Amino acid sequence: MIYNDFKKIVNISKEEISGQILEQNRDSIKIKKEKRAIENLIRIIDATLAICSKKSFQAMSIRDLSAESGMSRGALYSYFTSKEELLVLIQAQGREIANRVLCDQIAHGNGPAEKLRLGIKSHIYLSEAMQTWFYFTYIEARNLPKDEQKRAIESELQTEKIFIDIINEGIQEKVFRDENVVLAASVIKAMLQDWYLKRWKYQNRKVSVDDYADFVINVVESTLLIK
Amino acid sequence: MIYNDFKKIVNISKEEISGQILEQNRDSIKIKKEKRAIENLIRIIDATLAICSKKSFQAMSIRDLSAESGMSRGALYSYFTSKEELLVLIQAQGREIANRVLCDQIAHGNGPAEKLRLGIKSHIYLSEAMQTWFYFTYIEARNLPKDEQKRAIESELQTEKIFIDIINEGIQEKVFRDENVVLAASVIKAMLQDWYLKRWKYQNRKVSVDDYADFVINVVESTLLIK
DNA sequence: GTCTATACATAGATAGAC
DNA sequence: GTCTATCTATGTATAGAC
Repeated sequence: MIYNDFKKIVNISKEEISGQILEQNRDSIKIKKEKRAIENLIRIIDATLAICSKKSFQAMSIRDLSAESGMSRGALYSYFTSKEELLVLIQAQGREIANRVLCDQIAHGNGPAEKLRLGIKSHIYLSEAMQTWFYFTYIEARNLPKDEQKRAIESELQTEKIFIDIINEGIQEKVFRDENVVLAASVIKAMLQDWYLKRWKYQNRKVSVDDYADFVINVVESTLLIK
Repeated sequence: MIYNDFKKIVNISKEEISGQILEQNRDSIKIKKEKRAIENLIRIIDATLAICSKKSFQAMSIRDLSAESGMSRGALYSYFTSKEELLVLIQAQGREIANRVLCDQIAHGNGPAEKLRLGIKSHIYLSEAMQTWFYFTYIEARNLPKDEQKRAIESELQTEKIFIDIINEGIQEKVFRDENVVLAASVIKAMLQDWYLKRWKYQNRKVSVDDYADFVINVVESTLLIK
């Protein structure tokens, strides 16, 4: 698997996202023409993510968003009923696409050792292709309303569950050491998240996606793999 | 080293903090009587950290802070000249104490292998004893003014440098494998941060400080240590 | 030193013209 | 569908009494 191939998959999926958003929010989105609606949703989301890579969602005003997206404040409110709804909408959709792509990728793996490598690599590739999205989802999760916060946590735990299952499989097949599975999955997740949370650091140091992924795989295999 | 001993060290330092804040902000803090000033600074900081464990600093209004601290809005402005200054003040002081305690602890270690274990354990203990502080410093760093943001990044890199130096020492003494040192330090930092960023998770799962620290040490030693 | 009252700015959201 | 103009709420910060 090469990063560029991966990027294409994500871009295709990215086009679907706005379609899904539209479907799932037919009640609050007032625009009738589908094509126009999707185009503008993409503009709005891109603008939001661009602004929020520099300041927080709270700090972004609707006026900011209007300037960045090139749409008027009035027009924006045809696509969501409140600023909070915009936050929820972006987050929910981001989680969905991420989860889908990740599951698809891992299904290709043969045996726990390969699945584990594939899971790590896919996640890092995915968060690279969707960096602003991942960063936004992580950092703004706490500003969600309570019920959506719950969904965000479930999603986080579900991703972790993918790794828990792979590791358990490996232990049963005697290819992995019998370590604390839950903690192992947790620290894997921590290392995966660092890639998109500390982008500035890795970029400055010219660490490539593959450098990082290979290193994480090395750490995880040193801990788990029976030689 | 036991966690409870560690907590005492931190608590002592915590008393110093407000004294330092007072000294370093003599121009903007209008209260003359030292004792009163320190007492109220502690009230203000505690209230801020308590509120900001639930919502963002931006989302916290001065009215919120007034209610939580039991001081009037007018009185609060005798301790800082703007809300942003309060943010800077808390962050700067948090960084300083954390850095000092960590350096003190590591100095006690003999040889790179022990230093590495000590560094990991101290950091996790420290972030446990000062959890709200660490969380706040991490999550609100992006809302700092540009120049303070730079200081926060420097501080982050300095902590990492501690681990880089230890690992380099270990490689030279042939007790550690010759891995990519910078990446090794980065993922160690990532695992350390997870402890205070995902507190809810570890608490729910009843993972203790020592469980976590021991596991991280296990992962790191599996990767680095030559048997 | 601390309070109450208030000025002033900015933000979210909507109404109605085009 | 999109724009401009505007209403209203909320928030920061200060002035002046106690």
